Amino acid sequence: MAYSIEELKEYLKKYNIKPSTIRLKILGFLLENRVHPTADDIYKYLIDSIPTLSRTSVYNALELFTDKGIVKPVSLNEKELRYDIKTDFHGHFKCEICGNIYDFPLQNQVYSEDFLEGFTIKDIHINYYGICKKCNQKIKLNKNKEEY
Amino acid sequence: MAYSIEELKEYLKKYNIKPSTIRLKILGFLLENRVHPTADDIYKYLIDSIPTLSRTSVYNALELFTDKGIVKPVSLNEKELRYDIKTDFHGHFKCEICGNIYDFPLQNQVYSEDFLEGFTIKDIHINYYGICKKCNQKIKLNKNKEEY
DNA sequence: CTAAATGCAAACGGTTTGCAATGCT
DNA sequence: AGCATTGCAAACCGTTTGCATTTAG
Repeated sequence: MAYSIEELKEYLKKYNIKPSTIRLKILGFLLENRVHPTADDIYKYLIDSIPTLSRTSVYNALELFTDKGIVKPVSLNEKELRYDIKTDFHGHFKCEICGNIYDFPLQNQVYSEDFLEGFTIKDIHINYYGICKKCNQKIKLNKNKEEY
Repeated sequence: MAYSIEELKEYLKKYNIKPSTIRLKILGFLLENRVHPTADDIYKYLIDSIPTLSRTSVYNALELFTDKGIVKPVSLNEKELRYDIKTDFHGHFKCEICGNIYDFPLQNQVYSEDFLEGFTIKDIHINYYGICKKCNQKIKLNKNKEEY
């Protein structure tokens, strides 16, 4: 869960990115907290440890990470983009109540290829929306309370 | 392909929406041109026939349509939202070259339900990104030209 | 006459840009 | 010194908001 500076440097090196304090901290945050943060989430998290940090630098780093393929922007019908560290093919579930975003596994299968014959598929985003397990349980509990 | 005013009025009525000139024209546009337009696309299309039209009214109508369930906003990693008239469950393919958005059929099957046990799924967005057939063919043609 | 619908202008908020300041080798 | 990185302030742009005006029943 916790990554050493050396590991983070090594990680960036693999993607041909020069390490800098900001980049290492953003990468560390992304790796250790798989929360699909917005640029602002990252900014707010880092501002304590880098008081001079600017939002621009966060955007710069995220753009670089995106270009180099470390990170993937996802838009979940919100106005802000979120950033997902690249891992296995997976889907996203966004809870409309708590706002949490859950990853869930996907077999590497496409829905129907027939129509897309001749198309080059470079990326697939599978986004589910609804109510997560936890929030469903809370709803159930409140209903029970009301009954007494 | 072409809808009469009466048909459009009937359509709105089903969704409990009072017909107004703007709403009827937007609905007509959405039904007759399945291009997943942005609010601005719609505004630009209508401004000729309604010179006093404001963007606000387009947003108002789209918000109403969304609330009533006529239309579904989709965000395809762009800054603007697009609006999709609700039809069968289908996926979207966005071409990175021409920018066109293609619908493609999906069997109504979910990837892996196991993880999402206890979750309430209200909506599923399947977005593919890449190069469409037409653009692929153009690329091929250009390559052939270069060879001579 | 009343309520709904429309439109204008300003505000909002996430992101981008231009450029100056700073840091690194 | 020279180049990359960072940071500030302003611009940008899609969208929202407040409110005044117009329209429709």
